[in-house]
Amino acid sequence: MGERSKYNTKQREYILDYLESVGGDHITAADVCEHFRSGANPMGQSTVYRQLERLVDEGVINKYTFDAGSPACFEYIGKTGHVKDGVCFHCKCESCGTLIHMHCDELASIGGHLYSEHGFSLDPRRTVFYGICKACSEKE
Amino acid sequence: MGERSKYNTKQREYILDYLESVGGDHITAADVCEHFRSGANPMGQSTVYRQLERLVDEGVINKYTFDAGSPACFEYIGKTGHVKDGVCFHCKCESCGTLIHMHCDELASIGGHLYSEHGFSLDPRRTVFYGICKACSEKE
DNA sequence: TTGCGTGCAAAGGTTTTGCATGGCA
DNA sequence: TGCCATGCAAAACCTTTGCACGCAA
Repeated sequence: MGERSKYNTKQREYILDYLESVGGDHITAADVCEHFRSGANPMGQSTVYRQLERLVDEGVINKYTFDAGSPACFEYIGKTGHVKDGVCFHCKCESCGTLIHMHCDELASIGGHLYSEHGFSLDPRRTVFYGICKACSEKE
Repeated sequence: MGERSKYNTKQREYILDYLESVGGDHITAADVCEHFRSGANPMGQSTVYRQLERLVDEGVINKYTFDAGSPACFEYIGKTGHVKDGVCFHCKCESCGTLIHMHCDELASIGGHLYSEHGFSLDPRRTVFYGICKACSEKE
């Protein structure tokens, strides 16, 4: 699940603490920068991007990419890489922009299907389903 | 499936012709710009972006977004919005970057599941499955 | 001491926008 | 003629990179 960081810097600890504190919420690199901008521990944006990239490699956080031009989202998993409720899928509403977390065995099974039938190893952490959410469907 | 274009300009026709000529291949906005750069019908890049956006709204072409920073891909569907072999899914290999077209009933069924069980209307034209393709799996 | 991490600034690439001009209906 | 589309340039946006300095081990 990627390389280990060799050094353990203050900045790395601060970012980890922040990610852990927001729990399962999705935050952007800009959110992290903003959080540390006026605090006691200011941090360069290069450091934020580089640490986030590293944490993704280590499997500590997930990264989700949506429309080009909109910032990537990061989500804390935990140092063990263990996700309690099994694989988590994400649905993004094209109308209101809401990101829905979904724990569903049937969805999880398509990973197996893709692999056995098409030889494709699905990465649920990167895959996002686009569509229209329930609330927006009922609105129109 | 979105608004109709009010005017029918030469540029619009040129872009449509080009999209149709490359068929199901995926091309970027930059590809379109490049194709018309040194030809007899030069075209501003704003026009390319604006027409592509409009054609997506009209349902004439599909747009796929991958990692932020990498360009979006466009794919011709046809003026009727009809796709011969049913819904087409896309898998993108995170290792080699290959984009795989996939026509699969089982995948199509997850759309129904998402709707009936989760109230989510999947948009297969925007959804991309990320993972590792067969060739790359066997390589390692 | 070694060399990785940080920070600043600048560049990179894609996409959007302001505004005057041109062209379709 | 009226209004939309075009084109150029510049901006906006997120992200990456070069380089010197600082800090962890």
